[in-house]
Amino acid sequence: MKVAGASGQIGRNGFTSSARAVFRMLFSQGQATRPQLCDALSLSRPTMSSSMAELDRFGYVEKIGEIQGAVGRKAAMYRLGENAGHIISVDAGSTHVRLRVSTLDRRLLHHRTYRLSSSQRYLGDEISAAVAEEIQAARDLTEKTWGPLRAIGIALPSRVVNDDGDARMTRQEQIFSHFTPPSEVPVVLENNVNCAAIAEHSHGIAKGRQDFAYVQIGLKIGMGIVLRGQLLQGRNGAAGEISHIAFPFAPNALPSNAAELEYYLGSEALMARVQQSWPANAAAPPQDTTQLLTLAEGGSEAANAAVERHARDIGAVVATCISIVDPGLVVLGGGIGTSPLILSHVRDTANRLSYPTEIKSSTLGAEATVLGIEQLAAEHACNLLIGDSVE
Amino acid sequence: MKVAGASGQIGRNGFTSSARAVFRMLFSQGQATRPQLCDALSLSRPTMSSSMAELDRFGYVEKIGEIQGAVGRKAAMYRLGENAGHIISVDAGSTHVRLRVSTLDRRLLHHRTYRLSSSQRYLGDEISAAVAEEIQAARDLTEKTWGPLRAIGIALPSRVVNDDGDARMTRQEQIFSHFTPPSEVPVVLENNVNCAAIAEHSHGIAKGRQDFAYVQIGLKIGMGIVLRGQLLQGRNGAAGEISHIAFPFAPNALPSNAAELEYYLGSEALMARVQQSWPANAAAPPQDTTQLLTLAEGGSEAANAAVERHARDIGAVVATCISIVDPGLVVLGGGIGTSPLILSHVRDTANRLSYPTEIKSSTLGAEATVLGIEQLAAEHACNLLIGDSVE
DNA sequence: TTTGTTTGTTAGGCTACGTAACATAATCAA
DNA sequence: TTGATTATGTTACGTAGCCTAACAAACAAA
Repeated sequence: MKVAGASGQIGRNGFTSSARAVFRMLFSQGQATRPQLCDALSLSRPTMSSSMAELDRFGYVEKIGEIQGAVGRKAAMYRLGENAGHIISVDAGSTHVRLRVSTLDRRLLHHRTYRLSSSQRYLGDEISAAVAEEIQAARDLTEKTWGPLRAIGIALPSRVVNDDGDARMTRQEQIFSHFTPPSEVPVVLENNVNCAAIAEHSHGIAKGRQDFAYVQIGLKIGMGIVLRGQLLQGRNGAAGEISHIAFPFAPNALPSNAAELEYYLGSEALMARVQQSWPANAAAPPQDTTQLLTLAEGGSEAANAAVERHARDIGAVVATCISIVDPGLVVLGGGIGTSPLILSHVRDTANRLSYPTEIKSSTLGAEATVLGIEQLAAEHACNLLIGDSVE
Repeated sequence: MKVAGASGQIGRNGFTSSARAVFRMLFSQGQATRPQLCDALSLSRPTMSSSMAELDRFGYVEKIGEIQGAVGRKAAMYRLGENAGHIISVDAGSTHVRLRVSTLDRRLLHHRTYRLSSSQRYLGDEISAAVAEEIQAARDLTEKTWGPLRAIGIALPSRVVNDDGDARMTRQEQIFSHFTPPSEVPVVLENNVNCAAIAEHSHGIAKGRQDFAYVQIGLKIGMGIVLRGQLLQGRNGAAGEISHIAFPFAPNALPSNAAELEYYLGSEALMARVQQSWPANAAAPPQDTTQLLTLAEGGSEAANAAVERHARDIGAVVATCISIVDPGLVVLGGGIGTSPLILSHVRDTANRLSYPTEIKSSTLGAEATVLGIEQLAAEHACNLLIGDSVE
């Protein structure tokens, strides 16, 4: 994750630590009653009173109702208030630009999907221009109940490097070719596959898991790794960039272009191989992966063989990952990764080659990436606002 | 890391948080004056006074002298006191059992190396018996200035699994076949390669680095990964168990026995290959890796070819690791890993295949593993004693 | 209406820090 | 030697941020 633009001071901003804890709880839980917060944070009711008063003075919390228990007085329900503000999250994808405006506690205020005129293999001018336009449009219709804009998050189809890493050979700066972020708002950048992994952690099938790996199998194959609840970035932002996996028994089989593996296991190369080796006496070959999977489910032997072969290759990559980080859970995502056929073959291969590991399919769909960058941008905004980050 | 035996309560043991901070500082720094501690921990002098008094009441600190600055009154120098106690650390290796007795701040009190009668490929009875004997001997000569025994740490040539992982197929329990730990002392277990990695972090060439990978090339090849300053364990204690790395381009080349890779890149298999392919017209083939390296340095073409081939294989493994975790630094250890010849070839291969990464040789030598388990056992003891662990 | 229960506030105390001021112990310049 | 200066450590005291105890308020059930 890289943060550009306004940085602001992190840390104890005059709030008591209990007030910060309450804010953080509402940030992560969305809403809660005072007694719930007291229990969860082990705070006394008087302390809760003063914490709420503190946060309320800044408009950082608001009461949204009351809840009646079995007996006794009603409990007041709270959530983050207007002045906690909002964030804009953008998935700058290869075919779509998806945008969400949401509160820090991820309540959706506005959303929009813009389809690019053509599929972009790399981050370039068209994506940057579309992002600039969509963000401007969203900012123009800002309603005053949204409060201040706290952060802009953008998920990029590119490696994203921290300031101390090696930023050469990255296209991350391309996003700013047509998009100039407002100077007072921090911009959070992260790779799109990493964002999808984060979404699996916060909203998806990996919820509550400390460690897991996410493998996205789409146009390219990519991996996002979450360890101890945090995204693994890598020194060069290259953690999970599995293009360079190598096998010492077969050094001569190394692809000449080191990045080739990403595409070899992607949908285009797969379909090219399928079409080339499609039996002449069979029906017309499938045109895309959806058709391939339909044929396979329908019982086509050729399709099943192709799917199985592909799944085994992916299983070998997954086994390699397990061998190195042993995450305990691997989530498969992307167009092909969510297919049950693929899942079972990957599972078989990986568990045969490696240590016992749960392997599951993602259930989040196309929104995963935006949800992930939204989570990261919200966390960043929260840290700037009240500090005391979990780290 | 697995902890067996007495567990004790972690957490705030009646000490103020500043007292705990002071203890932790002396734990990590070894010794410091009051003003140094005040500066480092941002505490006032009165608070330092009361913290020291608190710790002194339990004998957890002791004054060891005074230091005179340019002008002004002398500053009192402190370190951990007798009652902080001591730990016993054991490297239960395949050829030696190395034992260190040290204070929590790693001052060496006693040490001993016992050579096993034969090289043990697996953790078994002989190692367990030797460990039992050495630990008993060390405990027998305990001097009363050592204070109480706080922990026993043992580095094992085996996978080590947490309680929630899958403990089948591990030999870790073998260590207890002839060794019964005293019931009141916690026993810390960790894999020996992971221990060596820890040692690189606390004493060696990776000091001060948050992220790095350590690759040990000896009888077997093994990897230990440190991320955000902490050892990566893996769900099954299998992080860095690179036996199952696979390459999707060559699925048929997968070894039938999945653990084979560890030995393929180890010294025995290497020497077998070298001897088999040694040119008939050349001088006698080398008998071990030391001879091989000497020949290579002396200019032998056959030796150089073998070394280079081996280093390239290792470089491919290193590149795979970099592709997945992108650690920014890889440290090579073990008998072969510290050779400059190997280093340069591994460096070339890895950096050609993967992202820019520093690759260095370990400088710690045979003591690395004991030093690592000592570090882990000391940290565990420190956590039990005063809590507030960094996590 | 009464009774018991839960929620929120008020009053008051305690603890772990801080600052201010002083006591102590050293160097340095005259 | 004798102050002047400076750094260290202690004493006195204030304060923030939590707590418990007690009470007031708001509810359901008897």
